[in-house]
Amino acid sequence: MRPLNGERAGVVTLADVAAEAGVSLATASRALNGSSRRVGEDLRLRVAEVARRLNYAPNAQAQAMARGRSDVVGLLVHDIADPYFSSIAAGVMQAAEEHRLLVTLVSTQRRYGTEAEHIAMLRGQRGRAMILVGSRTRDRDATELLRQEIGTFTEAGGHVVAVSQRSFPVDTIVVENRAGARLLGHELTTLGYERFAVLAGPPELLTARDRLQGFRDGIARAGGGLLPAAVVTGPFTRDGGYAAMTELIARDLQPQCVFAVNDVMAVGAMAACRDHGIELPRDLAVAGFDDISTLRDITPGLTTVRLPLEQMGALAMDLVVTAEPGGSPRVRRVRGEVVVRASTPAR
Amino acid sequence: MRPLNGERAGVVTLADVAAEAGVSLATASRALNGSSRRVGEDLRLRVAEVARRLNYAPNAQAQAMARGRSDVVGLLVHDIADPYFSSIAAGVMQAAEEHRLLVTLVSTQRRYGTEAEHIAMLRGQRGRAMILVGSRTRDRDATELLRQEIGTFTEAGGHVVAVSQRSFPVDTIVVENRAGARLLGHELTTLGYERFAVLAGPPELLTARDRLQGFRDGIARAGGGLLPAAVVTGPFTRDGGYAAMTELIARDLQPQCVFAVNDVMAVGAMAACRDHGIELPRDLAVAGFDDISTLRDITPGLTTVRLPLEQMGALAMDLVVTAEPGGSPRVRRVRGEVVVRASTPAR
DNA sequence: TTGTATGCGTTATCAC
DNA sequence: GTGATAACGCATACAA
Repeated sequence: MRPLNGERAGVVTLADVAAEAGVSLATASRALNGSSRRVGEDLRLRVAEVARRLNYAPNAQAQAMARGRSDVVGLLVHDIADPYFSSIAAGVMQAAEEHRLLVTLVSTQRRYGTEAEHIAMLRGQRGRAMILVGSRTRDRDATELLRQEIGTFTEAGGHVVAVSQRSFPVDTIVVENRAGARLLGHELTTLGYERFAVLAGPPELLTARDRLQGFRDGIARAGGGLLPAAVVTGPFTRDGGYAAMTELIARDLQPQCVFAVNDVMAVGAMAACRDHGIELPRDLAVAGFDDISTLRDITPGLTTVRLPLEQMGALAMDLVVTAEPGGSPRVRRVRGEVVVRASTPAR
Repeated sequence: MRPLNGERAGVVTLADVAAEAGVSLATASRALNGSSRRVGEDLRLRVAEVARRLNYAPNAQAQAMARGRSDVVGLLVHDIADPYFSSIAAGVMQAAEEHRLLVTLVSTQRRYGTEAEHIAMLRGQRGRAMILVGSRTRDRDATELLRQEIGTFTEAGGHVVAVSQRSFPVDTIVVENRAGARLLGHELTTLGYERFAVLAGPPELLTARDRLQGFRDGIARAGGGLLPAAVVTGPFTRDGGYAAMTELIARDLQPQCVFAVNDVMAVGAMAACRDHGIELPRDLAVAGFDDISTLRDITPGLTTVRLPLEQMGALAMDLVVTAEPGGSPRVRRVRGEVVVRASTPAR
């Protein structure tokens, strides 16, 4: 029933398999994992049978050490419970499965300053690559630390893919936040809106900044403008959106339309409106950014800028597996598409 | 600037640090990682300084091999984009961070039959533990395969925590699906509903089955009953809920209340109702199960059975870190709490 | 307190 | 085609 060779009970190693099959370690290794050297068909079958019978699973750690390369990819997100990140992660996971790669997940829980630390942990794992998802920050020191961490990882032969801004010389999926927000601003103006406010997210996040600037551009080009004191900052979360909207309501600026720079905030903002007796979209129009899956089920339908989140995750993994040893950084641009829904009816 | 010893460029090893600091490998090891043996303060400082300067990060794989234990925990979910799983995962991640553990994520993407395979991959990683989240199935063969995989993992010293049903002799967070659904059924009956239908999820999932049975119990005890032909099965997804509801509508049974056995399905069902001109809750009451975070923002508010999802994730990780070597399996029961919202007004 | 030597499980480089 | 054996990077038992 149990392996006969009574070493540390239960841990079946390649040596166990080799012994049981009556072959050398080398042969067992070659028989199980496709080496360039071929192994006699009879032996290979015997070894495979023994391995199956003993429930042998190769020690991936040892393999990684011996081979000098691993099948683990690190994935860094800001918050795995946030649908933005979980959708991207789903894309990553699917692609990982296709390529038989394993994903080690790390979440900063929106403590942006800790990214370097988390990356260092991933670096310790000696994975073949890391995928860094989420906005970069404006913090000089933190960014420098990140650059350092990323540098030592790449110099050690690791591959890095970033999803957000191109802040480092690594493969990057650039989200065209500015352009997307510009298009949205333009569209909203076309719909007849003139008096805008913005829930702008955390000022230190480049994504938040870019979307705000893009939106400003978009409405300015169309001849509109932001109300004075109409930009409220706050965390990139549902509750952050709620709080920011509450603050905005308190300022009593009477905007016609509020742009929350991501959907999660927009959803929170809509809740704040409900709680303050503001009926959407009659009393106020709202728009977001990302098109998270949640939006399918909220009322009124939220106008937003659609990002192909799952695809972005898959694309990131694609950049990992197609990476050339000495290749220079590649950039893939992802453009957002404005989706107009009931939350911003034409005026 | 770069390490002087020109081995495989960029890969700083402990040997590099030791050489640069002019100490032995053993001393360097002891200085950096808290060994029981103490090291002279001067040396420890020197080694630490060199390590920092060279940007040394210990090779976790090598450490794991040498120590015979690893700091990696495998996490298996059915679909990381599903808010049920992403919330639990968030709890796991937070606890992981506190204990300085790394999490390797695997997603079956709801191909329930592939769990054993995925577990085998995790087993290959030689992590210290695995957390298996999500319903077990009724499939005898698949379950036997799982038992086998889990067995070899535990016999090799790995720890396993399951979140769902107690199908294996491992630490388990048992979700009291039956009791929760029973309470819900009772509550809905109390509210005056009599003619029920159920969107029952995939018949092979124990969670789906238990919730259906519990609900049946609950309404039976209160003197009610299910309509004939009022149980529609379907995938545990938003679209599954949509399809199941559409089917139910086609059957034209005129139920007063529909219980979708999880919130994700319920949300899809609500969308189907909208698309078919059924106004909620006027024309039909709807209830779900789980209390996923999405519910905060859908209208009408969905009556459901609340599960402390994040806490469950954290608890799972807690069972991992508090595991005793020879300890017998522990069981933690999680009871759902009925939350009545606008989707099921009193009749 | 510090250093030397061995082992962890596997692959790869040699011989045969 | 098959079998010894030296790495891989680190921890630790044993020596000093």
